[in-house]
Amino acid sequence: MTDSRKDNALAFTRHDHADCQQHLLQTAQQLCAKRSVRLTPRRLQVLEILLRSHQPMGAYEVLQAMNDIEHNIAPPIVYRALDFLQQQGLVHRIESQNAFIACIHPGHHTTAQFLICAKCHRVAELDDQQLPAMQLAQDLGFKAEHAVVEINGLCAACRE
Amino acid sequence: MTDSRKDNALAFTRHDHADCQQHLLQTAQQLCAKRSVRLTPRRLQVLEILLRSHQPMGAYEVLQAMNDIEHNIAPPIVYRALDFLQQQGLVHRIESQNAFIACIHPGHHTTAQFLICAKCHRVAELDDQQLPAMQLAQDLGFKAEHAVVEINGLCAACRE
DNA sequence: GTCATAATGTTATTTTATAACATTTCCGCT
DNA sequence: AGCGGAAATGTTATAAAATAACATTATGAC
Repeated sequence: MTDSRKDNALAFTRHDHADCQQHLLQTAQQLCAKRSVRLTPRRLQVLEILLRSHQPMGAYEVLQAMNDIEHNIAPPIVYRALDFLQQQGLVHRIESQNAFIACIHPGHHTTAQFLICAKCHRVAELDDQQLPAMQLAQDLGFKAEHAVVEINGLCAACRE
Repeated sequence: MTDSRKDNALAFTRHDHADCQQHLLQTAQQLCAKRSVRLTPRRLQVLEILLRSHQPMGAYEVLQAMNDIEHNIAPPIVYRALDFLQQQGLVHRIESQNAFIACIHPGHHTTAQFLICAKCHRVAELDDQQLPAMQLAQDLGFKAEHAVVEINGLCAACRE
């Protein structure tokens, strides 16, 4: 198995989550600084909440997490932060679940592809996979902008 | 360009829609008969509505179309028919749009892949494309059940 | 025909997302 | 420092999408 495949497997294995959280937060800060966009406290808060989760979270779950600390947070606050984070490629939307997950490869602008476990609800983000449909799209004169690839099934641990 | 590629291009070209509607309805009837499942009037009605559309329709749009004929149709009626049609592979859900579209290759149980034009909102359904992420999934011990592939962009006609 | 099951109909509610507008914060500029 | 416009956040209300729970009707096996 190649290195990239090992890396891809990470999301379904135990590892030091606190470490990767810290690292990803730092990367996010750097990326936003480089792009001269503002990773404000609110946006950072939402990103942190998503990073703490091993699973995609619904917008209202994020909202709930925010309300646990500070009351009366309203939906637009969450949705706006999520919009920003998505634009910056720091968060992905899982379309088939109306949910959001922190990106584990921020900065890589390739199309994300996900393996979603129906049992434990963990998600593995695959990086840099080819998508033959892209080539076909181009042959048909279709200009692809954004691809959604979500594979639902059972992860190795949950198959037993 | 191979035959299958020509076929894939169909959704973005003009053709005799009435004919393909009829043909697909017939195929649906046959499939359901073979499987001993009931394509009831309600389910048929929903399928017909979707077949008439060149674009994915939201559940409430379908509902609206039904209410134009008969009043007081409630959402569960539509959702249940859509559920059935999806189970039978006669209708696909476009996850990134919370919308539904009639399948143009019913009976082929491969994972559907879509090219979605952001301007004209037409959708091309690609058949039988490989998905390398599937192989990777398998290598990771992940058992894939259902894949969502939706490529958003601009179709040839709308690029001009 | 009777009965169990499947399908449909009905009412109410939940979940997800956005519109519209008010207020505050940030940042370049003088 | 202070002004002014833009960006971000806060607030209120509502729209859009989906489902829960239960009542009624149709279907097909016996």
